[in-house]
Amino acid sequence: MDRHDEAASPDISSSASAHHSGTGTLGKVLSVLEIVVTSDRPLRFSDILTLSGQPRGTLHRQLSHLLEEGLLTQGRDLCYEPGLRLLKFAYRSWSKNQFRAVAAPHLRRLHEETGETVHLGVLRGTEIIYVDKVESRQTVRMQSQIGNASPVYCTGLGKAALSVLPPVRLAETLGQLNFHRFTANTHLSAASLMRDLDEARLQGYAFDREEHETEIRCVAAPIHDAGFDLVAGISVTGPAYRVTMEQLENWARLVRQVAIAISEDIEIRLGPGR
Amino acid sequence: MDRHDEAASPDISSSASAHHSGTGTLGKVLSVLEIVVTSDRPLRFSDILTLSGQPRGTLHRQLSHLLEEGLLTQGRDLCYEPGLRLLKFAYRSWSKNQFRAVAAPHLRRLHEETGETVHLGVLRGTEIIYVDKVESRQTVRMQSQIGNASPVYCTGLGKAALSVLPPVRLAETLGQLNFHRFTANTHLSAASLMRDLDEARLQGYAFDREEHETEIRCVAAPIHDAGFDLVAGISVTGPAYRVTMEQLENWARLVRQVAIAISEDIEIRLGPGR
DNA sequence: GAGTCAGTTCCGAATAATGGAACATCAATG
DNA sequence: CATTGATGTTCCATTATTCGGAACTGACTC
Repeated sequence: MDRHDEAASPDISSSASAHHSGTGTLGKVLSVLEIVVTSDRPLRFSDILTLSGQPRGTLHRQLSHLLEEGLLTQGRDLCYEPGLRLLKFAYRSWSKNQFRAVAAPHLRRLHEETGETVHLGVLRGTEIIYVDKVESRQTVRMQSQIGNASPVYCTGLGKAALSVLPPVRLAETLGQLNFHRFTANTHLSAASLMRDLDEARLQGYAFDREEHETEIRCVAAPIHDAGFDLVAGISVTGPAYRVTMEQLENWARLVRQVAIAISEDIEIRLGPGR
Repeated sequence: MDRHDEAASPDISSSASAHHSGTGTLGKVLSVLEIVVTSDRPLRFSDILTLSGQPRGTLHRQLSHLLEEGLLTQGRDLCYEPGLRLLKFAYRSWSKNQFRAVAAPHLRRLHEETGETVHLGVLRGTEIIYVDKVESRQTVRMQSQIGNASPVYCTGLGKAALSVLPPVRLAETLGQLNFHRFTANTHLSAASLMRDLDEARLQGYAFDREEHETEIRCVAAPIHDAGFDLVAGISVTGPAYRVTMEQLENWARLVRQVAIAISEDIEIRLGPGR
């Protein structure tokens, strides 16, 4: 249903070499894991070899360790695939996520008022990670895209989140962006993106005008805690044939209010400590 | 010291100290990660210190690395919580899981015939990990328990999976079990469990007679590939007031047939190679 | 102010990761 | 059927990382 993934080659290389410092061994192993997990097609040893740029011997050991730990599995014809332990980790992470729990009732309220799909997403680096969603007509397929990551620059959630970022962090983030065209409306430069962000900052909400998927629009509002450790957003999304831009404008204030309510709830419930 | 925490937690189990060899650094870091992720309540540094048995300095570095990599986050009052990167990994893993994709249409068929919730679960160590599910009336709460892990010894899926395991692996697995009472019917010894397994092996299906949750029953059948690299199962689950044991008996053959169909599909579609 | 507990930092010693090169396996090719 | 080439695996001396005890900080208690 969703075709959110980039086509072939655009940005794989960036994540591989980015981590060459800081976390030592762990970082290197994780970047290998990430290569396998984020790839579109199954990868064989040599694919990973070239993508990761590690020496043969090293890579081989890293992969064996990942296999042994259950983070990867080796399928038919020696292809490496993500392992089940990841799923287990993820379930626990999600179900114990405090932020999600606090926001959940607000999401439901927003869904009841609008009737359209509501998302909760958190900013992580240059991506928005979907943490929860409420939708009416649960399409039978894929239970949720929870955990899916979308680029900041072409989603309402992303733009909402960016719009409240302190200038330094915003600059950093913008600097790391790799623009890629998803639709005719996708922003392709920081400059063009900035215009939307300025608008969002003024109004308190942001739109996605079919910038990520054609025929899909949304309006989103930002959420953040006092220290900007948590920067997130909520959005109402709908198909273009049913949801006009005018309709979105009408929902905008509501979305913003709910976002503010969540922010307040966070500060109260998750302790003003710190 | 005191183990003031084990009281309330059902299935923390043994995995923490098990990995002390093989994967070197990675294994140790992962067991720390697992401690945090599988814990019921938020953990502070010293909690992890005692649970992991690592020296202070070491643990501190491991945690910093996990933080830096986004696998953990540090919430209010210095508590460690699972990080968002895990969710991202999980989404990719799940959506690209070949086995799940092949089985999906069969699950839907089974759901249409029975009208009750259908699960697909895979055996991993002493746990069953839920990989997919189809249910009619999406209860508003918790989108899915995909990725959730349940003990083998008290679920239909678990018993079905165990029943087809080659003797040596079965013995190994049974040896690692830590029995814990969930309901009045929960098996509490390998011996008592074995009786169910023998029955399941003969019939080709297994029951959960309210052994994990009261008022919840299910019937399950095993799936496995030729080399027993993949051992899994499907189940039909329902509330006791609506689903009698007699009803389950009637569904048993159907469940078994669908499981066999999936097994065949696996061998065909995922290559007899290897 | 003494005492305890939680978290952080330091540094020599121990250990695990590194990566080049040799080995193995299997197809396709001459 | 031997040759080539591409792929996956193993080995081992070197090197960089991790280890872990101990010492430091700071906060809170009695």
